[in-house]
Order: sequence, then C-alpha cells, then structure tokens
Amino acid sequence: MKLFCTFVHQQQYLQNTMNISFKIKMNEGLYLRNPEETELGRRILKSSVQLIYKLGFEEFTFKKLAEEINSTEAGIYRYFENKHKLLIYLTSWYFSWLEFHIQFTTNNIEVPQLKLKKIIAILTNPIEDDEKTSYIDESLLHPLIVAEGSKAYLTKQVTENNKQHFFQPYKDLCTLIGNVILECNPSYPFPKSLASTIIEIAHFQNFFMHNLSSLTDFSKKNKEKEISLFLEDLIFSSLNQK
Amino acid sequence: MKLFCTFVHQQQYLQNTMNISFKIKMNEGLYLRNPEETELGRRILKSSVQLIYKLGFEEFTFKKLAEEINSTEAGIYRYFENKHKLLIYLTSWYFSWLEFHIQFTTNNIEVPQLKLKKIIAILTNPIEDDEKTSYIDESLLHPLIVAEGSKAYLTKQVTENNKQHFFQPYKDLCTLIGNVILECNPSYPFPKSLASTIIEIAHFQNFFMHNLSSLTDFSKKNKEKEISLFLEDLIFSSLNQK
DNA sequence: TTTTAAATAATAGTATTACTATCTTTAAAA
DNA sequence: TTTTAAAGATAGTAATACTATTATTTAAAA
Repeated sequence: MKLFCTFVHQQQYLQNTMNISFKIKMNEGLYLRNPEETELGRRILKSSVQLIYKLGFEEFTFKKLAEEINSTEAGIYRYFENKHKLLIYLTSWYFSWLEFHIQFTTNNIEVPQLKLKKIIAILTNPIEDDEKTSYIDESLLHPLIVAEGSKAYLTKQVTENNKQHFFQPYKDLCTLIGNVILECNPSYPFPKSLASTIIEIAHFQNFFMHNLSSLTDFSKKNKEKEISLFLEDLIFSSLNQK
Repeated sequence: MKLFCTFVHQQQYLQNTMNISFKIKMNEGLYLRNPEETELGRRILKSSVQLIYKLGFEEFTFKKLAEEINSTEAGIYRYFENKHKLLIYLTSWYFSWLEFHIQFTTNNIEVPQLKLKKIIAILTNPIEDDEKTSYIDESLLHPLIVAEGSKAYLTKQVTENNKQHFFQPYKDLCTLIGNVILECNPSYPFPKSLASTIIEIAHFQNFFMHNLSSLTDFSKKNKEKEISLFLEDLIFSSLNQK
C-alpha cells in the first residue's frame, strides 16, 4: 500500500501477547482534525458507521450522531466539514482497508487466476470485523459502502474532490486488481474498466440481491456465493478467450 | 410494453403531417397530481430535468425549481410529495422510455446477438432528444440518470418503494434484456444479473469516463464507442463459451 | 507545581430546506 | 351562470446545516 499504510506493532508486555494493529494514512483534506488521534474522533468514526448503517445516509445528521456519542453537533464539526466529507472519509478508509486486506490475503498466491478468484471472493462475501482496527467495524462498513458508497462520488463536486485525490484509495485498488487481470491475460485491453466493473458489480448485485431481488438471479438473500460464481464466469470467460 | 404504454396518433390536418407521439403510463403512487396532464405539471417535468442535470440532485430544491418556472414551491408540492419521488418518477420514466426505444429499434432484428449488440449500443451511446416526447429532453435525461439514477433506489425506503412497484420499469427492462440473453444462450444461468450488470456498467463506465477516468481505460472523454466494445467483449465471451 | 494551551462542552444563533396550511384568483366545464 | 378544479400568493413551522462565542476540563510544557 505504498506510503499510505504504516504498521504499528504494539508489544503488550503485561499480557505477554503481541497485538498487531495497523493504521491507514488518510488524505488530510478529508478532515479538519484527525479523528484517529483523539478519543472523541474515534467515537465519531465508530458511531457514524453504526448510525449511517442504521439510518441511511440521507437520514443521518451530525445532530443525531452527537446525541449518540453524548457530544455536541459543534463538536463533530470540528472534525468534519460536513457529512459528505465524512462519507468520503469512510469510503476512502474502506478501499484502503480492502486493498490491504487483499494484499495480505493473496500474498502467497502465485497463480494470478487464483488470486483473482480470491479477490472476487473477498469482494462478494460478507466481511468479518477486523480486530486490528478497533474503532471501525468492517462488518458494518461493508454493507454501508454497498448502499451508500456510490454517493461519495456521484455528485457535482466529484471533479474538485478528485483533484484533491479523495478517491485515490479506490484508484489504487483498481490498479491492483487491474494488474492481476493483466497477469491473467497480458493482452486484455480493458484492465482498469474490468477492475472497477468487478468492484461495482460485487456491490450492486449484493444490494440488488438483498433489496431488489428480481434484478438478479439470486432469489434468496445471503447467497453471496452465487454472486461470486456469476462474477467468476463473467470475468474468466472474457480473460481466457482465444 | 404491455399495458403501460399507449400510442397517441395525432393527425394534424392543417399541416398535413402525422405527428406520432407516445405516452408512458406512470405508476400513480409516484405523484400526487399527474404532471403530464397540466401545463404546470409539464413545466415541472421539463425544468426539473434541466435543473437536476445542472445542479445535481443534492443542490436541487423545489424552491429553485419554482423560481425557474415562475411558480411557487407549494405549487410543486401539489404534484410531487418530495424531490425523491420526483427522482423516482424521472428514473421510472427513463427506463420505460428506454424499454420502448429498445423494442422499437430492435424490432426487426432476428439474430439475438445483433439485438444484444444494438441494446449495448443504445445503453452506451449518447441519446438524442426524442421529438415524440415534448416535455422531457432525453439527451439531458440520460446523463442525469447516469449521475443520479442510483440514488432512486439506494435508500432505506427501497423495500417500501419496491412494494409499490416504483422500480417496475427497471425490472421490465431487465426482463427484456434477460430474454435476449437467453435467446443468445438458453442455458446461461444468470440472465437477470447479466442484464442489470449491462445497464449499471453502461452507466458507471460512462460516469467514470467523464469524471474519474483513471477508473477506466477510456482516457479521453466521449469515447462511448469504447465502452460498448468493452461491454460486448465481456458479455459475448461469457455467452458464447462452450 | 504552576502555567499555558489545546480540546471539549454548553449555548446561542442564522440561513436554508422541506415541508403544511390557508386564502384568493383564474379559468374552464356543467 | 354556477360550480369546481387548478394555480397563485402568502405565511408559517420544524428540522437541517451550519457558525460563533464563551466557559470548562484536560493534559502537556515550563
């Protein structure tokens, strides 16, 4: 994950265990005050994930969040300019975490086809909470991003936000997946589009399966396995042809 | 288009031309008063498309729309409960129009592969204004749906809205495309998911190409032709295998 | 230990949004 | 001509999305 990711190995001598945590270096333009550095900031992150997940982004307000964490609206505004910046922050965090998670999980896989299958599995299956990050619950963040993530960039400010590199983690993940695609088939002409397609379809088919199931062939909920079969068939038939 | 679409053949004797227009039967739960039936209602539709296109959905308000059409906020509320219902209305209209447009355009094509290619072309290429619909400019509606369409269903009310059949036109279009997919390959196991994938990817790759081009392989804007090449390769390699 | 600074809490206030209600005027149909 | 439906004009409200100010707590520096 290049410069953006630093590992923090904390030796906890008293308990005689090694607790490996990691920190994602976030784009500083996303916040006014770094939420990871203070107790209140971490409560904002933790509870905003829970509350956006619960209420949806439209119904979510800083006032409601303030009540949830027993702080004040003005207090939250010291960390984030507005709720849209917070959403970009969470989206950004998600993609950074996902890139790391994929790097970590596919680390020793040599065969690119297996690597890509693993990536598809990670993108489609429910994500379990990662103990390494204490203040963000990935098992909630994943469905949150499925339902709300697109709203981070589907705005009139997308060009401006893009200039500030707010979507870099999404791009980095696409580059990573795109490279695996090229390993599978060096002459494939659309690696980046296929990478963003895999990510978007994994999210959209998941949302459709749970909420608008007649737009899919996955009649029952929680059939994430079938989404990965669909994606694998689609991707590999294209990469393996000729 | 089943029961939902009626043709209106208007003979304009004075000009000695036949003006064929058509009307889309909209779900009555989407509006409080049918906007197609009154002058003000049609101005609301026409100007809302222009204004959402211009401002984006978040910045769009009924007050701004009222100023635009020299009416009042309260006046617009007599037609639409809120701006989200208006967005669903426009999305619904778009998919109904698209289904008709596809039916019309692919009418005499027998070979399902050619039909599917035509569908992909329609979904990816810029859409020209359809003279048959006077109060909605499809050339604006298309980029509007690309940027805002997902917001119609990415909400907490999706289940409730779905029960009221607000997304029926999207489903109908998926069924149509899904059937063409099955004509191409009767044993293909994911026709509906592939159909919704084609639609979503056509939209998303279009948005990415214009706004976040490093998520695609289409470096220059307005390379819609390349999106269709990408989609054709993806779809047909999957449908033609074995 | 005292001083200082930073972070937070408490409170207030404003413009805009997202509505609802009411009353009058206009225009078309019966 | 009467009735009625639509539109216009106006007012008002609760909530949202902020900004500003001051006081209090906490923690680090002197």
